[in-house]
Amino acid sequence: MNYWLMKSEPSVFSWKDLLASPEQNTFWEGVRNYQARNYLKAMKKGDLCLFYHSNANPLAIAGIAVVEEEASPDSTALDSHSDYFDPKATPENPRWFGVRVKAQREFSPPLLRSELFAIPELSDMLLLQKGSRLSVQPVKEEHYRIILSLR
DNA sequence: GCCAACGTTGGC
DNA sequence: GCCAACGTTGGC
Repeated sequence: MNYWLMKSEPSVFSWKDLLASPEQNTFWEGVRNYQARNYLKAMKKGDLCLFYHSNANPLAIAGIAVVEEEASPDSTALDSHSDYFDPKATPENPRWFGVRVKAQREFSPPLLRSELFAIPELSDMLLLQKGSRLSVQPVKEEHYRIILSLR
């Protein structure tokens, strides 16, 4: 089992939006960064994902989602009306992928970024590094355990 | 709104 | 293949 963190801007898709989705699950679409895509492809069913609100107030981990379906092509890349349209994507070479995730547990209250900074053992988390903007990233089990212990 | 960090594009 | 220019991310 692996652990991950996925960022979402709540004005685009929030934790509450996930809870309000049919069966509380959604296809994680719109990732357009190769490194993040590769991590999506590496996800296995049952892997756990921290759901992080970026560009938000507050900045926080809102909950945990579980991978329900492993990576498949992201059809929004083929849709010329989509914000995520990529003219270089084709059905033969879809370029971009997503996974289906389902809400597993809410962090109540959300686990603030400022709280994470207060834990010395989390200081090397990718999320907390200056300039880190990878929207899908691996989380070390050790870090995941500490985060769980906070909620 | 600012801007540092980072990724991508495209000319050469 | 290099790298300048540009666009985006995302914390502050």
